[in-house]
Amino acid sequence: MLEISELAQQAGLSAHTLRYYEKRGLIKASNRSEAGYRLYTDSDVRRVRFVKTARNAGFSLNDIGQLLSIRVDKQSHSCQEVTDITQKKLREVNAKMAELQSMQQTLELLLESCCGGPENATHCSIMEALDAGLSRENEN
Amino acid sequence: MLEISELAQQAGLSAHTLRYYEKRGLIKASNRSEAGYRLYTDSDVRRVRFVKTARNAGFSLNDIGQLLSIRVDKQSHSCQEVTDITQKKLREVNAKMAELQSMQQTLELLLESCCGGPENATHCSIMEALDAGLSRENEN
DNA sequence: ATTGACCTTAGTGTTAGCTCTAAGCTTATA
DNA sequence: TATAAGCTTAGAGCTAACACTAAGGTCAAT
Repeated sequence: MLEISELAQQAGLSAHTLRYYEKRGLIKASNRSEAGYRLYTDSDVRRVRFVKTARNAGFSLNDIGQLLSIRVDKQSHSCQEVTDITQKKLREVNAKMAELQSMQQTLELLLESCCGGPENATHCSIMEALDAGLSRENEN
Repeated sequence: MLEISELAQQAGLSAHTLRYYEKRGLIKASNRSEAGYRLYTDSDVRRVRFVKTARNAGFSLNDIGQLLSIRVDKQSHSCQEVTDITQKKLREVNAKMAELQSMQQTLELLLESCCGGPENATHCSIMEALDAGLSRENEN
């Protein structure tokens, strides 16, 4: 039985965050001490680890809520449900990546074009490019 | 002279967003009609385009505030200031990309390992992997 | 016995960038 | 002339994932 800060330590989360997850309905301490302190069982700890791992994989807390409800009753859910959630997340990640890649490219282009020196910015090519709308690429 | 929704249309932003940018101090309409309607000059329009383009490049509204203050007095600022802001943003974008790439990899791995079929999730390898902490890779 | 570190709750604040609402003018169209 | 669409403002709400606060109880060590 771990207290909250022991679990926090072990899981790499703060006690704040664990209470927050509890408020969100993701986790809970199976027991309480006489004084009302949260006491976590091994099973609780595994559940928290699941949440942490899923967070690292990029799942939102809502996604994780779904995954957890599958987890507690695997019999009633299919692998397909799980892959659906995972694929949706992968698509989101890919979309974000594409956005960031476009930004990256733009920023690199801007940096290449500018001297970056101590002279004043009157003819700064970054400023000019932003003024010109990046020569009308990158329309959103 | 454009009214707000005309400018919004042209810039690909909503009228709401333009008012919000004004509240943030980024833009402003040089004139008002008798009824108090915002009227934007060509110069205003160029400034808005600058903001939009910088947003597309990934700059935050705070960054853009800085860039704009350079823009209105280029004499007093150096190219280096501009490249500094740009490089900082590029570093942020690169960091985010690395994070996303790690997620992407994890998610792809998860998907490869799972059948994704209609059978129940009792032995779903995605669930198992999340339980096991991704075999202790990806520690954050 | 008294620090000091920990725990409890409910509730507010933070960040970023919008997005919407209400209440009331104004302008264009039918 | 009426009705709808558009404009104004201040201010609240939204999303995500926490972080922090206050006011108080608890626990281990000195």
